[in-house]
Amino acid sequence: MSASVTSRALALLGAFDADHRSLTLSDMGRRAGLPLATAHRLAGELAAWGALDRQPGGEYVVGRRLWDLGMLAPVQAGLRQAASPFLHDLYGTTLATVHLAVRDGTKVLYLDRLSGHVSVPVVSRVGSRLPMHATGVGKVLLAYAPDDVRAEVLGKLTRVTAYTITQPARLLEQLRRVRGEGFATTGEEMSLGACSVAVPVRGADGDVAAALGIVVPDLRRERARLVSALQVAAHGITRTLSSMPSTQWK
Amino acid sequence: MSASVTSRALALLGAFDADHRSLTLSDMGRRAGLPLATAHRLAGELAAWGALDRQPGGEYVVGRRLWDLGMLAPVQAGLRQAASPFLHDLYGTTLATVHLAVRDGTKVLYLDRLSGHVSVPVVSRVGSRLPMHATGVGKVLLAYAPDDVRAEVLGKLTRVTAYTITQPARLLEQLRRVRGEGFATTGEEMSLGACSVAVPVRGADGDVAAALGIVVPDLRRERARLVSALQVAAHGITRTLSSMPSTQWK
DNA sequence: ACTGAGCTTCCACTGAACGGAAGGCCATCA
DNA sequence: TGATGGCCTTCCGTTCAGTGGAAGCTCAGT
Repeated sequence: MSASVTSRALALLGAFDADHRSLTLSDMGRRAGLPLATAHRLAGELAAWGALDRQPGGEYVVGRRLWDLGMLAPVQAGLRQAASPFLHDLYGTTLATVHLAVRDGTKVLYLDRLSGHVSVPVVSRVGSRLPMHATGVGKVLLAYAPDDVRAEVLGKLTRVTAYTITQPARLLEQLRRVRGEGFATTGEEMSLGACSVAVPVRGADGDVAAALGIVVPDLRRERARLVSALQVAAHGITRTLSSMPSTQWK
Repeated sequence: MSASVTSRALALLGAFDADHRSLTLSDMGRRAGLPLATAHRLAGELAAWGALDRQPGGEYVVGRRLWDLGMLAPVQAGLRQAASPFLHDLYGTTLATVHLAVRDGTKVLYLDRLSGHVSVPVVSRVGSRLPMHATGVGKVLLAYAPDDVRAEVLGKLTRVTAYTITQPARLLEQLRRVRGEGFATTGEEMSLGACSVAVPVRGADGDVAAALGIVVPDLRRERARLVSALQVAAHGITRTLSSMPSTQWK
Protein backbone atom coordinates (compact mmCIF):
# COMPACT_ATOMS: atom_id res chain seq x y z
CA MET A 1 0.00 0.00 0.00
CA SER A 2 2.82 2.34 -0.77
CA ALA A 3 2.09 5.61 -2.44
CA SER A 4 3.66 7.59 -5.22
CA VAL A 5 5.91 10.52 -4.40
CA THR A 6 3.47 12.84 -6.04
CA SER A 7 0.58 11.65 -3.95
CA ARG A 8 2.67 12.04 -0.82
CA ALA A 9 3.57 15.59 -1.71
CA LEU A 10 -0.08 16.32 -2.42
CA ALA A 11 -1.09 14.69 0.86
CA LEU A 12 1.24 17.10 2.55
CA LEU A 13 -0.54 20.01 0.88
CA GLY A 14 -3.84 18.41 1.76
CA ALA A 15 -2.94 18.68 5.42
CA PHE A 16 -3.90 22.34 5.20
CA ASP A 17 -7.51 23.33 5.47
CA ALA A 18 -9.60 26.19 6.75
CA ASP A 19 -9.00 25.09 10.35
CA HIS A 20 -5.31 24.38 9.85
CA ARG A 21 -3.82 27.25 7.96
CA SER A 22 -0.44 27.02 9.55
CA LEU A 23 1.20 23.76 10.60
CA THR A 24 4.47 22.58 12.05
CA LEU A 25 6.42 20.06 10.08
CA SER A 26 5.43 17.27 12.44
CA ASP A 27 1.76 18.18 12.25
CA MET A 28 1.87 18.16 8.49
CA GLY A 29 3.54 14.79 8.56
CA ARG A 30 1.08 13.38 11.03
CA ARG A 31 -1.95 14.69 9.17
CA ALA A 32 -0.60 13.43 5.86
CA GLY A 33 0.37 10.09 7.36
CA LEU A 34 4.03 10.45 6.44
CA PRO A 35 7.20 9.70 8.40
CA LEU A 36 8.85 12.83 9.67
CA ALA A 37 11.95 12.46 7.54
CA THR A 38 9.85 12.15 4.42
CA ALA A 39 7.67 15.10 5.34
CA HIS A 40 10.81 17.10 5.95
CA ARG A 41 12.27 16.41 2.55
CA LEU A 42 9.04 16.97 0.65
CA ALA A 43 8.10 20.10 2.55
CA GLY A 44 11.54 21.42 1.71
CA GLU A 45 10.94 20.90 -1.98
CA LEU A 46 7.48 22.38 -1.86
CA ALA A 47 8.77 25.41 -0.01
CA ALA A 48 11.65 25.84 -2.45
CA TRP A 49 9.15 26.08 -5.28
CA GLY A 50 6.83 28.39 -3.41
CA ALA A 51 3.96 26.01 -2.81
CA LEU A 52 4.59 26.43 0.90
CA ASP A 53 6.04 29.33 2.84
CA ARG A 54 7.94 29.03 6.01
CA GLN A 55 7.03 31.62 8.58
CA PRO A 56 9.42 33.23 11.07
CA GLY A 57 8.33 30.82 13.80
CA GLY A 58 9.17 27.85 11.58
CA GLU A 59 5.59 26.90 10.82
CA TYR A 60 4.51 26.25 7.28
CA VAL A 61 1.67 28.02 5.48
CA VAL A 62 0.33 27.75 1.97
CA GLY A 63 2.67 29.73 -0.27
CA ARG A 64 2.10 32.69 -2.50
CA ARG A 65 2.73 30.67 -5.62
CA LEU A 66 -0.21 28.39 -4.87
CA TRP A 67 -2.32 31.47 -4.34
CA ASP A 68 -1.36 32.65 -7.81
CA LEU A 69 -2.14 29.27 -9.28
CA GLY A 70 -5.39 28.96 -7.43
CA MET A 71 -6.59 32.24 -8.86
CA LEU A 72 -6.26 30.70 -12.30
CA ALA A 73 -8.68 27.91 -11.52
CA PRO A 74 -11.91 28.32 -13.45
CA VAL A 75 -14.11 27.71 -10.42
CA GLN A 76 -17.47 28.97 -11.63
CA ALA A 77 -15.57 31.88 -13.11
CA GLY A 78 -18.44 32.91 -15.33
CA LEU A 79 -20.90 32.93 -12.49
CA ARG A 80 -18.57 34.85 -10.21
CA GLN A 81 -17.87 37.39 -12.86
CA ALA A 82 -21.50 37.82 -13.80
CA ALA A 83 -22.50 38.16 -10.17
CA SER A 84 -19.75 40.51 -9.07
CA PRO A 85 -21.34 43.86 -9.93
CA PHE A 86 -24.67 42.81 -8.45
CA LEU A 87 -22.98 41.82 -5.24
CA HIS A 88 -21.51 45.30 -5.00
CA ASP A 89 -24.89 46.86 -5.64
CA LEU A 90 -26.41 44.65 -3.01
CA TYR A 91 -23.78 45.67 -0.55
CA GLY A 92 -24.44 49.27 -1.42
CA THR A 93 -28.14 49.04 -0.70
CA THR A 94 -27.93 46.81 2.41
CA LEU A 95 -24.45 47.48 3.88
CA ALA A 96 -24.54 43.88 5.03
CA THR A 97 -22.06 41.08 4.43
CA VAL A 98 -22.96 39.59 1.04
CA HIS A 99 -22.42 35.97 0.01
CA LEU A 100 -22.48 34.11 -3.26
CA ALA A 101 -22.45 30.34 -2.84
CA VAL A 102 -23.03 27.12 -4.71
CA ARG A 103 -23.62 23.58 -3.56
CA ASP A 104 -20.60 21.30 -3.53
CA GLY A 105 -21.77 17.83 -2.61
CA THR A 106 -23.50 18.17 0.73
CA LYS A 107 -21.81 21.43 1.67
CA VAL A 108 -22.16 25.08 0.74
CA LEU A 109 -19.13 26.40 -1.08
CA TYR A 110 -18.63 30.15 -0.78
CA LEU A 111 -17.57 31.65 -4.10
CA ASP A 112 -17.52 35.27 -3.13
CA ARG A 113 -18.05 37.42 -0.14
CA LEU A 114 -18.16 41.14 0.49
CA SER A 115 -17.75 42.15 4.08
CA GLY A 116 -18.71 45.50 5.41
CA HIS A 117 -17.43 47.72 8.16
CA VAL A 118 -19.86 46.50 10.77
CA SER A 119 -18.61 43.08 11.64
CA VAL A 120 -21.42 40.78 12.46
CA PRO A 121 -19.67 37.54 13.44
CA VAL A 122 -19.42 35.68 10.13
CA VAL A 123 -17.58 32.41 9.84
CA SER A 124 -17.65 31.99 6.07
CA ARG A 125 -14.61 32.63 3.90
CA VAL A 126 -14.30 32.49 0.16
CA GLY A 127 -13.38 28.89 -0.61
CA SER A 128 -14.71 27.52 2.65
CA ARG A 129 -17.37 24.85 2.91
CA LEU A 130 -20.04 25.03 5.57
CA PRO A 131 -22.94 22.75 6.47
CA MET A 132 -26.04 23.47 4.42
CA HIS A 133 -28.59 23.26 7.19
CA ALA A 134 -27.19 26.09 9.26
CA THR A 135 -26.74 28.83 6.69
CA GLY A 136 -29.15 30.90 4.64
CA VAL A 137 -27.56 30.17 1.30
CA GLY A 138 -27.28 26.53 2.36
CA LYS A 139 -30.99 26.23 3.04
CA VAL A 140 -31.79 27.73 -0.34
CA LEU A 141 -29.47 25.34 -2.15
CA LEU A 142 -30.77 22.44 -0.10
CA ALA A 143 -34.37 23.32 -0.91
CA TYR A 144 -33.65 22.89 -4.61
CA ALA A 145 -31.11 20.06 -4.34
CA PRO A 146 -31.74 16.55 -5.69
CA ASP A 147 -33.62 14.26 -3.31
CA ASP A 148 -30.66 12.04 -2.51
CA VAL A 149 -28.54 15.00 -1.47
CA ARG A 150 -31.32 16.36 0.70
CA ALA A 151 -31.77 12.96 2.30
CA GLU A 152 -28.10 12.69 3.05
CA VAL A 153 -27.94 16.12 4.63
CA LEU A 154 -31.07 15.52 6.69
CA GLY A 155 -29.45 12.33 7.91
CA LYS A 156 -26.94 14.13 10.08
CA LEU A 157 -27.81 17.61 11.16
CA THR A 158 -24.87 18.53 13.32
CA ARG A 159 -25.40 21.14 15.98
CA VAL A 160 -23.38 24.33 15.66
CA THR A 161 -25.09 26.73 18.05
CA ALA A 162 -27.98 26.40 20.44
CA TYR A 163 -30.27 27.56 17.64
CA THR A 164 -29.12 25.17 14.93
CA ILE A 165 -31.98 23.13 13.55
CA THR A 166 -31.23 19.48 14.16
CA GLN A 167 -34.67 17.95 13.72
CA PRO A 168 -35.16 16.71 10.14
CA ALA A 169 -38.90 17.35 10.26
CA ARG A 170 -38.48 20.98 11.22
CA LEU A 171 -35.88 21.56 8.53
CA LEU A 172 -38.03 19.87 5.90
CA GLU A 173 -40.88 22.15 6.83
CA GLN A 174 -38.60 25.15 6.40
CA LEU A 175 -37.38 23.94 3.04
CA ARG A 176 -40.99 23.66 1.88
CA ARG A 177 -41.47 27.26 2.94
CA VAL A 178 -38.31 28.29 1.11
CA ARG A 179 -39.64 26.83 -2.13
CA GLY A 180 -42.97 28.51 -1.57
CA GLU A 181 -41.81 31.95 -0.55
CA GLY A 182 -38.61 32.12 -2.58
CA PHE A 183 -36.23 32.94 0.25
CA ALA A 184 -34.64 31.36 3.31
CA THR A 185 -33.68 32.84 6.67
CA THR A 186 -31.55 31.81 9.61
CA GLY A 187 -31.36 33.16 13.12
CA GLU A 188 -28.08 32.53 14.90
CA GLU A 189 -28.01 28.95 13.65
CA MET A 190 -24.40 29.11 12.51
CA SER A 191 -22.98 31.84 14.66
CA LEU A 192 -24.46 33.74 17.58
CA GLY A 193 -25.40 37.29 16.74
CA ALA A 194 -25.75 36.60 13.03
CA CYS A 195 -28.98 36.26 11.08
CA SER A 196 -29.23 35.78 7.36
CA VAL A 197 -31.55 35.93 4.38
CA ALA A 198 -30.87 34.21 1.08
CA VAL A 199 -32.52 33.71 -2.29
CA PRO A 200 -31.87 31.36 -5.20
CA VAL A 201 -30.05 32.54 -8.31
CA ARG A 202 -31.38 30.85 -11.40
CA GLY A 203 -29.44 30.15 -14.55
CA ALA A 204 -30.80 30.92 -17.99
CA ASP A 205 -32.48 27.50 -18.02
CA GLY A 206 -34.41 28.18 -14.82
CA ASP A 207 -32.42 25.78 -12.67
CA VAL A 208 -31.04 27.06 -9.40
CA ALA A 209 -27.38 27.75 -10.16
CA ALA A 210 -26.33 29.44 -6.95
CA ALA A 211 -27.59 31.22 -3.87
CA LEU A 212 -27.22 34.82 -2.86
CA GLY A 213 -27.38 35.79 0.79
CA ILE A 214 -26.70 38.51 3.27
CA VAL A 215 -25.84 38.41 6.95
CA VAL A 216 -27.22 40.97 9.37
CA PRO A 217 -27.31 41.35 13.14
CA ASP A 218 -31.08 41.37 13.29
CA LEU A 219 -33.79 40.34 10.91
CA ARG A 220 -37.05 41.38 12.49
CA ARG A 221 -37.17 44.89 11.17
CA GLU A 222 -36.15 44.97 7.58
CA ARG A 223 -36.88 41.54 6.24
CA ALA A 224 -39.13 42.64 3.38
CA ARG A 225 -36.73 45.25 2.09
CA LEU A 226 -33.77 42.86 2.26
CA VAL A 227 -35.62 40.09 0.48
CA SER A 228 -36.60 42.39 -2.30
CA ALA A 229 -33.06 43.75 -2.67
CA LEU A 230 -31.79 40.19 -2.86
CA GLN A 231 -34.33 39.28 -5.49
CA VAL A 232 -33.48 42.26 -7.64
CA ALA A 233 -29.83 41.25 -7.53
CA ALA A 234 -30.60 37.59 -8.23
CA HIS A 235 -32.69 38.49 -11.25
CA GLY A 236 -29.92 40.74 -12.49
CA ILE A 237 -27.44 37.88 -12.29
CA THR A 238 -29.83 35.59 -14.12
CA ARG A 239 -30.21 38.18 -16.85
CA THR A 240 -26.44 38.43 -17.24
CA LEU A 241 -26.06 34.66 -17.27
CA SER A 242 -28.70 34.43 -19.98
CA SER A 243 -26.57 36.52 -22.26
CA MET A 244 -23.60 34.21 -22.11
CA PRO A 245 -23.16 30.65 -23.44
CA SER A 246 -24.18 28.17 -20.77
CA THR A 247 -20.78 26.45 -20.95
CA GLN A 248 -19.37 29.55 -19.29
CA TRP A 249 -21.15 29.13 -16.01
CA LYS A 250 -22.72 25.66 -15.89
CA MET B 1 20.91 17.17 -14.17
CA SER B 2 17.96 14.99 -13.36
CA ALA B 3 15.23 16.35 -11.15
CA SER B 4 13.12 15.06 -8.31
CA VAL B 5 9.65 13.80 -9.00
CA THR B 6 8.24 16.56 -6.86
CA SER B 7 9.99 19.27 -8.80
CA ARG B 8 8.74 17.75 -12.04
CA ALA B 9 5.18 17.71 -10.82
CA LEU B 10 5.52 21.30 -9.69
CA ALA B 11 7.05 22.26 -13.02
CA LEU B 12 3.94 20.86 -14.62
CA LEU B 13 1.78 23.09 -12.44
CA GLY B 14 4.10 25.97 -13.18
CA ALA B 15 3.25 25.63 -16.84
CA PHE B 16 0.01 27.44 -16.09
CA ASP B 17 -0.04 31.20 -15.86
CA ALA B 18 -2.37 34.09 -16.58
CA ASP B 19 -1.79 33.70 -20.31
CA HIS B 20 -2.02 29.91 -20.27
CA ARG B 21 -4.99 28.95 -18.21
CA SER B 22 -5.80 25.84 -20.12
CA LEU B 23 -3.20 23.62 -21.72
CA THR B 24 -3.06 20.37 -23.64
CA LEU B 25 -0.97 17.59 -22.20
CA SER B 26 1.73 18.13 -24.79
CA ASP B 27 1.85 21.86 -24.12
CA MET B 28 2.19 21.26 -20.42
CA GLY B 29 4.98 18.81 -21.08
CA ARG B 30 6.75 21.15 -23.43
CA ARG B 31 6.47 24.14 -21.14
CA ALA B 32 7.65 22.12 -18.17
CA GLY B 33 10.45 20.52 -20.14
CA LEU B 34 9.24 16.98 -19.54
CA PRO B 35 8.92 14.00 -21.87
CA LEU B 36 5.35 13.36 -22.91
CA ALA B 37 5.05 10.04 -21.14
CA THR B 38 6.22 11.59 -17.90
CA ALA B 39 3.92 14.54 -18.23
CA HIS B 40 1.08 12.14 -18.88
CA ARG B 41 1.65 10.12 -15.76
CA LEU B 42 2.17 13.11 -13.49
CA ALA B 43 -0.76 15.05 -14.91
CA GLY B 44 -2.88 11.99 -14.25
CA GLU B 45 -1.87 11.96 -10.60
CA LEU B 46 -2.36 15.67 -10.21
CA ALA B 47 -5.79 15.42 -11.79
CA ALA B 48 -6.74 12.47 -9.59
CA TRP B 49 -6.04 14.56 -6.54
CA GLY B 50 -7.82 17.59 -7.88
CA ALA B 51 -4.84 19.83 -8.50
CA LEU B 52 -5.76 19.79 -12.16
CA ASP B 53 -9.10 19.36 -13.85
CA ARG B 54 -9.62 17.85 -17.22
CA GLN B 55 -12.11 19.69 -19.34
CA PRO B 56 -14.49 18.11 -21.82
CA GLY B 57 -12.18 18.90 -24.72
CA GLY B 58 -9.31 17.07 -22.99
CA GLU B 59 -7.41 20.19 -22.00
CA TYR B 60 -6.16 20.61 -18.47
CA VAL B 61 -6.95 23.56 -16.22
CA VAL B 62 -6.00 24.33 -12.63
CA GLY B 63 -8.29 22.30 -10.42
CA ARG B 64 -10.79 23.28 -7.78
CA ARG B 65 -8.71 21.81 -5.02
CA LEU B 66 -5.84 24.13 -5.75
CA TRP B 67 -8.30 26.99 -5.68
CA ASP B 68 -9.35 25.91 -2.19
CA LEU B 69 -5.75 25.67 -1.09
CA GLY B 70 -4.80 28.95 -2.66
CA MET B 71 -7.51 30.71 -0.72
CA LEU B 72 -5.77 29.60 2.47
CA ALA B 73 -2.53 31.34 1.57
CA PRO B 74 -1.91 34.30 3.84
CA VAL B 75 -1.06 36.66 0.98
CA GLN B 76 -1.31 40.04 2.66
CA ALA B 77 -4.45 38.74 4.30
CA GLY B 78 -4.51 41.46 6.91
CA LEU B 79 -4.16 44.20 4.34
CA ARG B 80 -6.84 42.71 2.10
CA GLN B 81 -9.21 42.31 4.99
CA ALA B 82 -8.59 45.79 6.30
CA ALA B 83 -9.02 47.29 2.86
CA SER B 84 -12.10 45.35 1.81
CA PRO B 85 -14.82 47.59 3.23
CA PHE B 86 -13.10 50.73 1.97
CA LEU B 87 -12.89 49.28 -1.50
CA HIS B 88 -16.64 48.73 -1.44
CA ASP B 89 -17.22 52.28 -0.30
CA LEU B 90 -14.97 53.55 -3.03
CA TYR B 91 -16.86 51.56 -5.58
CA GLY B 92 -20.07 52.97 -4.20
CA THR B 93 -18.97 56.57 -4.61
CA THR B 94 -17.20 56.20 -7.96
CA LEU B 95 -18.86 53.21 -9.67
CA ALA B 96 -15.47 52.55 -11.24
CA THR B 97 -13.36 49.42 -11.24
CA VAL B 98 -11.38 49.49 -7.99
CA HIS B 99 -7.93 47.96 -7.46
CA LEU B 100 -5.79 47.16 -4.46
CA ALA B 101 -2.22 46.27 -5.37
CA VAL B 102 1.22 45.81 -3.88
CA ARG B 103 4.66 45.66 -5.39
CA ASP B 104 6.07 42.22 -6.00
CA GLY B 105 9.62 42.61 -7.23
CA THR B 106 9.41 44.77 -10.32
CA LYS B 107 5.75 44.05 -11.00
CA VAL B 108 2.42 45.17 -9.58
CA LEU B 109 0.55 42.33 -7.91
CA TYR B 110 -3.20 42.81 -7.79
CA LEU B 111 -4.59 41.75 -4.42
CA ASP B 112 -8.20 42.69 -4.92
CA ARG B 113 -10.42 44.10 -7.57
CA LEU B 114 -14.03 45.19 -7.72
CA SER B 115 -15.44 45.48 -11.17
CA GLY B 116 -18.55 47.39 -11.97
CA HIS B 117 -21.29 47.01 -14.54
CA VAL B 118 -19.76 49.36 -17.06
CA SER B 119 -16.87 47.46 -18.43
CA VAL B 120 -14.03 49.69 -19.26
CA PRO B 121 -11.45 47.36 -20.80
CA VAL B 122 -9.41 46.25 -17.80
CA VAL B 123 -6.69 43.66 -18.09
CA SER B 124 -5.91 43.17 -14.41
CA ARG B 125 -7.06 40.13 -12.48
CA VAL B 126 -6.66 39.33 -8.83
CA GLY B 127 -3.37 37.48 -8.61
CA SER B 128 -2.01 38.81 -11.88
CA ARG B 129 1.20 40.76 -12.21
CA LEU B 130 1.44 43.70 -14.57
CA PRO B 131 4.29 46.05 -15.47
CA MET B 132 4.59 48.94 -13.06
CA HIS B 133 5.18 51.69 -15.59
CA ALA B 134 1.89 51.29 -17.42
CA THR B 135 -0.60 51.21 -14.56
CA GLY B 136 -1.77 53.78 -12.05
CA VAL B 137 -1.14 51.65 -9.00
CA GLY B 138 2.17 50.62 -10.54
CA LYS B 139 3.35 54.20 -10.88
CA VAL B 140 2.44 54.92 -7.27
CA LEU B 141 4.31 51.89 -6.02
CA LEU B 142 7.25 52.68 -8.27
CA ALA B 143 7.38 56.24 -7.03
CA TYR B 144 7.97 54.99 -3.50
CA ALA B 145 10.02 51.89 -4.35
CA PRO B 146 13.70 51.48 -3.39
CA ASP B 147 16.15 53.03 -5.87
CA ASP B 148 17.46 49.73 -7.21
CA VAL B 149 13.97 48.53 -8.06
CA ARG B 150 13.15 51.80 -9.79
CA ALA B 151 16.39 51.63 -11.73
CA GLU B 152 15.62 48.11 -12.87
CA VAL B 153 12.13 49.00 -14.01
CA LEU B 154 13.30 52.12 -15.82
CA GLY B 155 15.84 49.94 -17.58
CA LYS B 156 13.27 48.23 -19.74
CA LEU B 157 10.02 50.04 -20.28
CA THR B 158 8.17 47.71 -22.60
CA ARG B 159 5.53 49.20 -24.83
CA VAL B 160 1.98 47.99 -24.29
CA THR B 161 -0.13 50.50 -26.19
CA ALA B 162 0.67 53.49 -28.34
CA TYR B 163 0.44 55.64 -25.20
CA THR B 164 2.72 53.62 -22.94
CA ILE B 165 5.55 55.70 -21.55
CA THR B 166 8.81 54.15 -22.69
CA GLN B 167 11.21 57.04 -22.11
CA PRO B 168 12.88 56.76 -18.69
CA ALA B 169 13.20 60.53 -18.37
CA ARG B 170 9.51 61.13 -18.89
CA LEU B 171 8.55 58.44 -16.42
CA LEU B 172 10.99 59.78 -13.83
CA GLU B 173 9.44 63.21 -14.19
CA GLN B 174 6.01 61.69 -13.61
CA LEU B 175 7.18 59.79 -10.55
CA ARG B 176 8.49 63.03 -9.12
CA ARG B 177 5.04 64.54 -9.65
CA VAL B 178 3.43 61.51 -8.01
CA ARG B 179 5.48 62.02 -4.87
CA GLY B 180 4.68 65.70 -4.89
CA GLU B 181 0.96 65.58 -5.58
CA GLY B 182 0.17 62.29 -3.86
CA PHE B 183 -1.49 60.54 -6.78
CA ALA B 184 -0.68 59.01 -10.16
CA THR B 185 -2.69 58.85 -13.37
CA THR B 186 -2.51 56.92 -16.62
CA GLY B 187 -4.24 57.50 -19.93
CA GLU B 188 -4.63 54.40 -22.09
CA GLU B 189 -1.08 53.32 -21.30
CA MET B 190 -2.05 49.75 -20.50
CA SER B 191 -5.25 49.31 -22.41
CA LEU B 192 -6.98 51.55 -24.92
CA GLY B 193 -10.08 53.24 -23.56
CA ALA B 194 -8.97 52.94 -19.94
CA CYS B 195 -7.61 55.73 -17.76
CA SER B 196 -6.71 55.38 -14.11
CA VAL B 197 -5.98 57.28 -10.93
CA ALA B 198 -4.16 55.81 -7.96
CA VAL B 199 -2.94 56.84 -4.53
CA PRO B 200 -0.56 55.29 -2.01
CA VAL B 201 -1.87 53.43 1.04
CA ARG B 202 0.40 53.91 4.00
CA GLY B 203 0.91 51.50 6.85
CA ALA B 204 0.82 52.55 10.46
CA ASP B 205 4.54 53.32 10.24
CA GLY B 206 4.08 55.76 7.36
CA ASP B 207 5.67 53.53 4.73
CA VAL B 208 3.75 52.91 1.53
CA ALA B 209 2.24 49.49 2.01
CA ALA B 210 0.04 49.27 -1.06
CA ALA B 211 -1.66 51.30 -3.75
CA LEU B 212 -5.30 51.95 -4.34
CA GLY B 213 -6.55 52.80 -7.80
CA ILE B 214 -9.59 53.11 -9.99
CA VAL B 215 -10.07 52.71 -13.69
CA VAL B 216 -12.43 54.95 -15.63
CA PRO B 217 -13.15 55.58 -19.30
CA ASP B 218 -12.22 59.24 -19.09
CA LEU B 219 -10.29 61.31 -16.62
CA ARG B 220 -10.62 64.91 -17.73
CA ARG B 221 -13.82 65.72 -15.99
CA GLU B 222 -13.81 64.29 -12.49
CA ARG B 223 -10.21 63.99 -11.55
CA ALA B 224 -10.39 66.08 -8.39
CA ARG B 225 -13.38 64.24 -7.01
CA LEU B 226 -11.87 60.84 -7.75
CA VAL B 227 -8.55 61.72 -6.16
CA SER B 228 -10.25 62.87 -3.04
CA ALA B 229 -12.44 59.76 -2.82
CA LEU B 230 -9.30 57.64 -3.21
CA GLN B 231 -7.52 59.54 -0.50
CA VAL B 232 -10.40 59.19 1.91
CA ALA B 233 -10.36 55.43 1.35
CA ALA B 234 -6.59 55.19 1.64
CA HIS B 235 -6.62 57.04 4.95
CA GLY B 236 -9.37 54.77 6.18
CA ILE B 237 -7.28 51.71 5.39
CA THR B 238 -4.28 53.23 7.14
CA ARG B 239 -6.41 53.87 10.19
CA THR B 240 -7.60 50.26 10.25
CA LEU B 241 -4.06 48.96 9.79
CA SER B 242 -2.91 51.11 12.67
CA SER B 243 -5.25 49.29 14.99
CA MET B 244 -3.79 45.88 14.26
CA PRO B 245 -0.35 44.43 15.10
CA SER B 246 2.03 45.15 12.23
CA THR B 247 2.84 41.45 11.89
CA GLN B 248 -0.65 41.04 10.52
CA TRP B 249 -0.10 43.06 7.39
CA LYS B 250 3.61 43.73 6.96
C1' DA C 1 -6.49 6.09 -47.36
C1' DC C 2 -2.78 8.85 -45.85
C1' DT C 3 -0.69 12.25 -42.72
C1' DG C 4 0.10 14.49 -38.56
C1' DA C 5 -0.78 15.92 -33.96
C1' DG C 6 -1.93 14.53 -29.69
C1' DC C 7 -2.93 10.97 -26.32
C1' DT C 8 -2.32 6.41 -23.93
C1' DT C 9 -0.06 2.16 -22.65
C1' DC C 10 3.80 -0.88 -21.94
C1' DC C 11 7.85 -2.53 -19.59
C1' DA C 12 12.91 -3.42 -18.43
C1' DC C 13 16.27 -0.67 -16.24
C1' DT C 14 18.12 2.24 -12.68
C1' DG C 15 18.88 6.01 -9.70
C1' DA C 16 15.85 8.72 -6.89
C1' DA C 17 13.12 8.25 -2.89
C1' DC C 18 12.81 6.05 1.49
C1' DG C 19 12.83 6.20 6.50
C1' DG C 20 15.14 4.45 10.80
C1' DA C 21 18.43 6.19 13.57
C1' DA C 22 21.35 9.52 15.63
C1' DG C 23 22.23 14.13 16.85
C1' DG C 24 20.99 19.13 17.58
C1' DC C 25 18.17 22.69 19.51
C1' DC C 26 15.30 24.76 22.82
C1' DA C 27 11.86 24.91 25.90
C1' DT C 28 9.97 23.27 30.56
C1' DC C 29 10.35 21.23 35.03
C1' DA C 30 12.39 19.43 39.30
C1' DT D 1 22.02 21.90 36.69
C1' DG D 2 20.63 18.10 34.62
C1' DA D 3 16.75 15.47 32.88
C1' DT D 4 12.78 15.21 29.76
C1' DG D 5 10.29 15.77 25.66
C1' DG D 6 8.94 17.92 21.41
C1' DC D 7 10.50 19.37 17.16
C1' DC D 8 13.71 19.77 13.45
C1' DT D 9 17.67 18.23 10.55
C1' DT D 10 21.03 15.13 8.48
C1' DC D 11 22.87 10.78 7.07
C1' DC D 12 23.18 6.66 4.25
C1' DG D 13 22.50 1.72 2.54
C1' DT D 14 18.56 -0.52 0.46
C1' DT D 15 15.04 -1.07 -2.84
C1' DC D 16 11.16 -0.11 -5.37
C1' DA D 17 8.82 3.53 -7.68
C1' DG D 18 9.71 6.47 -11.48
C1' DT D 19 11.45 6.71 -16.04
C1' DG D 20 10.91 7.51 -21.01
C1' DG D 21 11.57 5.38 -25.70
C1' DA D 22 8.71 3.06 -28.50
C1' DA D 23 4.57 1.20 -30.29
C1' DG D 24 -0.09 1.79 -30.98
C1' DC D 25 -4.40 4.49 -30.60
C1' DT D 26 -7.87 8.22 -31.87
C1' DC D 27 -9.38 11.83 -34.38
C1' DA D 28 -9.45 15.57 -37.93
C1' DG D 29 -8.03 17.30 -42.07
C1' DT D 30 -7.19 16.40 -47.05
